[in-house]
Amino acid sequence: MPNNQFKKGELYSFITGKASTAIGRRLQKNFKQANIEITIEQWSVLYHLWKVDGMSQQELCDATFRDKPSITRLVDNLEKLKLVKRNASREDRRKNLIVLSPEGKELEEHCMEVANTTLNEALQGVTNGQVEIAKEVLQMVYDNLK
Amino acid sequence: MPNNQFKKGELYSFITGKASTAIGRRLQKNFKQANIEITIEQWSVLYHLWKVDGMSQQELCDATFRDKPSITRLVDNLEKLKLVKRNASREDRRKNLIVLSPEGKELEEHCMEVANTTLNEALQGVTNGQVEIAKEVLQMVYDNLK
DNA sequence: GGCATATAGTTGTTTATGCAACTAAACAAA
DNA sequence: TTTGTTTAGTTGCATAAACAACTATATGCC
Repeated sequence: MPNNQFKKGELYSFITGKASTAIGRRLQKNFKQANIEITIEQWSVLYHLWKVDGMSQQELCDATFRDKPSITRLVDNLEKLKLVKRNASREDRRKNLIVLSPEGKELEEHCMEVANTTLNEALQGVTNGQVEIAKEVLQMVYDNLK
Repeated sequence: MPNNQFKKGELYSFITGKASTAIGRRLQKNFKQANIEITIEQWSVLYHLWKVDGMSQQELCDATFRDKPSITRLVDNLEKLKLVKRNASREDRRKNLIVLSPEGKELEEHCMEVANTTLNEALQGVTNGQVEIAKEVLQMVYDNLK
């Protein structure tokens, strides 16, 4: 039975995530304008390290909703940029603990400022009540599919 | 002034589009299970051609929110799969009109069934009223940033 | 007609994703 | 201790995105 909550064009927009694509592009653009030379994917890893430094790659997978090869390569690139370092774990030699360099730590304040600005741009004219419901729906969608 | 509608973790989810990523992955998985051997990006192009066959690449850019190189390569791959064909336009020799092959046309029904099923999976337990508001918010976000 | 500019599309480079196959270390059971 | 299984991470390959530089055609203006 076809779902008729969505007209054809809307179905497309919803499935392809037009809005979140737009937010990502704007964030990337805002980083560039602020002379922050990282990608939003790299930002998404740093974001979690700023909260808890020294996470393992597997923990970063879970936090960022990315698979292991993606994190391997994001960490590769962040290491090239000297923003993080892989430290072998003492307790479990299979694990790499990813720790921020001083340069990586320094980025936090500026990046989070830009992220908040971007979110404010995105949510112009949207009421708190609407945002709450949208967040709920998106969370339910995620829970339904995970 | 920082936006305090979002707690930290929520900000991350919203910006990175956790929900729409999950929908995309599920759609891809459902295509695979249905033995439909295309990517969701290829689907997004076919989707618009099923509505209006013979669009130019530029029109596909606008419809799919992708840039020109992306469409060039998606059309390349769709041509390799023999699902579409580039026809030079008579009126404007700069333009390629992208037309569906019989195989491309055949895919429509099955693909749209799978897309609708996927959307139903995603929206389990979400009321029509909530969906309406979420759609509005996402549209406003898109309009704010485009 | 001739020149500047805009539009349509392609190509090259870097970064990232998804999937499968792989290595190495840890753990569990006999 | 050895054997099998799970977990952590890496590598290879195909597809895709973002950006810049490019070619070719069309158009507007003098």
